[in-house]
Amino acid sequence: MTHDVYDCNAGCPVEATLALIGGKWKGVILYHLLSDTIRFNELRRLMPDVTQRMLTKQLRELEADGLILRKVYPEVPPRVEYSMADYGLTLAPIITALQKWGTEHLERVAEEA
Amino acid sequence: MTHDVYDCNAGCPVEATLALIGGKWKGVILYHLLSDTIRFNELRRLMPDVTQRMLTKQLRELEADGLILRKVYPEVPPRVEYSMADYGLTLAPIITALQKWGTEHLERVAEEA
DNA sequence: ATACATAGTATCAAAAAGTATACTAATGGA
DNA sequence: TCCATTAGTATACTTTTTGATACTATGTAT
Repeated sequence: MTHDVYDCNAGCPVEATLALIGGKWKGVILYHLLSDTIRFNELRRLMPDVTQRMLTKQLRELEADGLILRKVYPEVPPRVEYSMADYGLTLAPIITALQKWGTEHLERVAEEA
Repeated sequence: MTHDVYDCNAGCPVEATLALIGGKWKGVILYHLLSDTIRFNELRRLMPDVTQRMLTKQLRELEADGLILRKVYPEVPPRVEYSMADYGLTLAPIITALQKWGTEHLERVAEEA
């Protein structure tokens, strides 16, 4: 997590939100889960640069914050599916806006170079 | 900065945006600057828990990314005013959305306790 | 019989981030 | 005359975060 105490006054809700979605790779994870239910190793393939340890950690935090769901199937080899929780879905407009702004930003940066 | 390389594929623009606004306290800084031009020490008073070094660092990064403006007046004692750059203003809807979601989230968390 | 796949955990080391503290200049006020 | 103010910077230190690596279980495929 970027930070988890918010003892400032005004404007702090902004940080409260960022504390939930601003962790390393949480944005992409949420973005992917918005369109699908995804298994752990599928996520790894979608984000090859994220180490397993990190991915697990971020997923568990997102779950602990009630944003995503983790469903374990009692099978071997194990199957664990991640999906958006209802609460996480309330973030959809924000994730989408971040994606849109980011796309334009990356284009702008590319043009500058 | 939380992280500054985005070598994933889809969904990465989300991270690109978060890389700019997700740094420690950047959200609050932007939130405050959305409503006003603010001097350095005024910002410190608005965010007493942020160390001077950190505040300087975040402000410089925001400036380097073109989101805010830094205007130095050649006076003694020094006067430096921070304000939103045009490019930063394009983030206004996102900052506002983060603020709104965060407010509701904090209420929800408070109710749970 | 052996290897691979799944979804992790444990441990240690390394790197990054953040904190505390002291320092600067020139001016205005008590 | 002495102190406070401004907007920082420099240094050293501590804490947190991240990475790399090895390890687990068991069922299916070769």
